[in-house]
Amino acid sequence: MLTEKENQVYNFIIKYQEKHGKSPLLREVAKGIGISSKGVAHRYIKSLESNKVIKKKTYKHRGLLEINKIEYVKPIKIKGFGKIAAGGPIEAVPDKDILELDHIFSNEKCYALKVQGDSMIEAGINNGDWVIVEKQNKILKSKIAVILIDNQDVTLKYIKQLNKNYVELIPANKKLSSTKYDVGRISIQGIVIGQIRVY
Amino acid sequence: MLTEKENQVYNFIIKYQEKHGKSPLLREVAKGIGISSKGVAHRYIKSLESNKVIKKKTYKHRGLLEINKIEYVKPIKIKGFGKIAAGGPIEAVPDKDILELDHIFSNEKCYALKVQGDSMIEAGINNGDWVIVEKQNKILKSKIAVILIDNQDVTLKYIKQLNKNYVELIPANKKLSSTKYDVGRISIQGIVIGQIRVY
DNA sequence: AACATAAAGTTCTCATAAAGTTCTCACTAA
DNA sequence: TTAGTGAGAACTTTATGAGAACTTTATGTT
Repeated sequence: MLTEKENQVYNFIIKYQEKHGKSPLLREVAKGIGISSKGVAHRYIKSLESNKVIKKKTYKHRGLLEINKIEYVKPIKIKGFGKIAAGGPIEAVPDKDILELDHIFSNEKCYALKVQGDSMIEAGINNGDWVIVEKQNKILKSKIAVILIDNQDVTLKYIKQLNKNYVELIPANKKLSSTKYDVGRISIQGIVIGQIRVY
Repeated sequence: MLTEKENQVYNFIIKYQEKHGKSPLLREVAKGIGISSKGVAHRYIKSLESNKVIKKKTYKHRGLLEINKIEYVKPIKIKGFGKIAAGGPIEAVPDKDILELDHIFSNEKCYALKVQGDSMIEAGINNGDWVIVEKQNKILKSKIAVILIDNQDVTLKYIKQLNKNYVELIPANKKLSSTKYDVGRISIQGIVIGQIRVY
């Protein structure tokens, strides 16, 4: 989290770069945020760097502050080289299917959660997997939801509205059983729209 | 269980964060619940923290109160592809866990395949999933390999070297059985290092 | 290319206001 | 009596600013 002044510095740098096509000097940054010490300006910049908001090259003059824009606009498409059969024999026919991940990675409403536990294992969500969640609070049938219980516990379950006052949380694991909750106790944080596993 | 005042403090913090995008100061919290002592506000916040409803960083100004509604799952950032997480009630352990995808998406040796069939379903790989494959041709124990059979069929299996001349391809599906192949007939295309599912 | 010099970046100490923390005392209601 | 609540003083730490002293870069001259 940035402090107010750090934010001021950050915004100044962005604007300066847009306007001049190059990065400001330290004393320009200082003046830009209404102080006189370039040492202080430098301290803010170091802080922004440790917050991974900008990058810079040590001792390099001017252009030395470089915004790390990579993380905001990288297009993510992965070409599929073909379908693979995880079953019997296969057709190694190349397919033009494209793994479209833009939505998942660029949507502001999305965040990722690391799954702990195996209540959804039969839905193919294992312990340690990452799920991509899109914020929303409606009950959608046959969607996996991220549910907050009693403002304390978060869990991943199928959710079903039983009646006006009760919902049922359904795990995808035969060893576990469904649970009924008063709607007042639960709050839907989002639904799972993607999943990533790193071996 | 929270007391009435604790609940009031909690709700104020949530609303403040939603409205201002940052956490309130202690004196703002105090004013928000109709008292004048920031010491008391602090006491409530400590209480909320011990109830695991929020978290905070000691002595840090403002943004220092951070909601922690997550226990079983953690919010994260996806390195190289922008912040996920952020905002809302799920900003718990920021930066603590990072979903590192650079390797998967930037490595020249990697490609993606779409899975057809369910021979690996017990390993959590479902029909329709994408697997990220890293090219390599060695037999690695307990790794899922992409195997080309008779220069025709590609399949996803665990692979085990039986002896000099034979390997065994082992599916992760009780309904299917392992198959033995002459090493001359198979060629390892790569191993699965990641997996993506889009709902 | 080597050198000299100015200018930019870096590091540091000192200082102060404001925010967070801890504490004691006090009141009220179950 | 005890738990919940409130006020506020005293203390600790952070956020911020100034500026001196140092290191490195940029650039012009020889």
